[in-house]
Amino acid sequence: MPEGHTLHRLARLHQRRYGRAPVRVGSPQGRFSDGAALIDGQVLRKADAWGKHLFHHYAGERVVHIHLGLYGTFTEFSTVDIPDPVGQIRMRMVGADYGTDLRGPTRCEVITEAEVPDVVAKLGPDPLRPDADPSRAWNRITKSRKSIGALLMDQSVLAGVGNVYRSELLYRHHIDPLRPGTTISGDEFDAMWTDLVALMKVGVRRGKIIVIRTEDDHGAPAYGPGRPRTYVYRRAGEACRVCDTEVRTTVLEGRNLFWCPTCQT
DNA sequence: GCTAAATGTTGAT
DNA sequence: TCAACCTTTAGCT
Repeated sequence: MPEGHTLHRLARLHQRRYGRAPVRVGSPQGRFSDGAALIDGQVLRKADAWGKHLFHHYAGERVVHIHLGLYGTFTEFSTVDIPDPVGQIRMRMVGADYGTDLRGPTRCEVITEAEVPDVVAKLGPDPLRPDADPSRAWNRITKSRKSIGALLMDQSVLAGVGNVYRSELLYRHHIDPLRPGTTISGDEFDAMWTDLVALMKVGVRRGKIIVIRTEDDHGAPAYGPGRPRTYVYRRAGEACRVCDTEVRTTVLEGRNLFWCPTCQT
């Protein structure tokens, strides 16, 4: 579910479903009642994402700021048959033809347009945004002695990369996750950024993380029905798809990292 | 049917 | 460093 591609996909969907029209907003669970009251019935001007943050811009300078966290989800329903609220629904939006329920977010709050830049200021460049400036990420990485595996997860370095893209990107570029940022060359970074932009666009389009795409990708089998989508993520102890070495795992920055010690040196 | 872990972040200790 | 958030799913029985 939620790495950056998920949020961009949701922004695109919400824009299409609810954009430029009044939306009914409520909080069946109650924890977002005050916020919902501020925007209920207003026009949603635009839905937008930056990294893992989602913004619903309403008329009247109000913005709903959402972060899904680890298990936040949106589920959609048709307004032909509006379901009774089930479980803990933080926010329910109802438009003309579709509605959606938000459950389990880390953050769901109403802020002002003027506060949006404060949120974005804490985030590095987002590979999915056309205006992204990769040199901001490069400047952080090349000056840091922290490992590249840790830096990729830092949202102030790169916005939108999560635990799956981290492991998979490093695998695709034959980079040992424990190498310090200072040892990453400009060419290596440029190649990773370019790849990340392409991989995350696939993620938005397909709604899932697919990093094995063609047969010439490291000799692994091409993606297709029933074919694997990743090289190393959650494959600890299994054979590397390319060299047969056992995939290893360790905890880095509080999350499980996966890599092939032979392919990534 | 039950348990553990999960694509993430925040705030307390 | 760890609990909390509170849902879904994978893997077992």
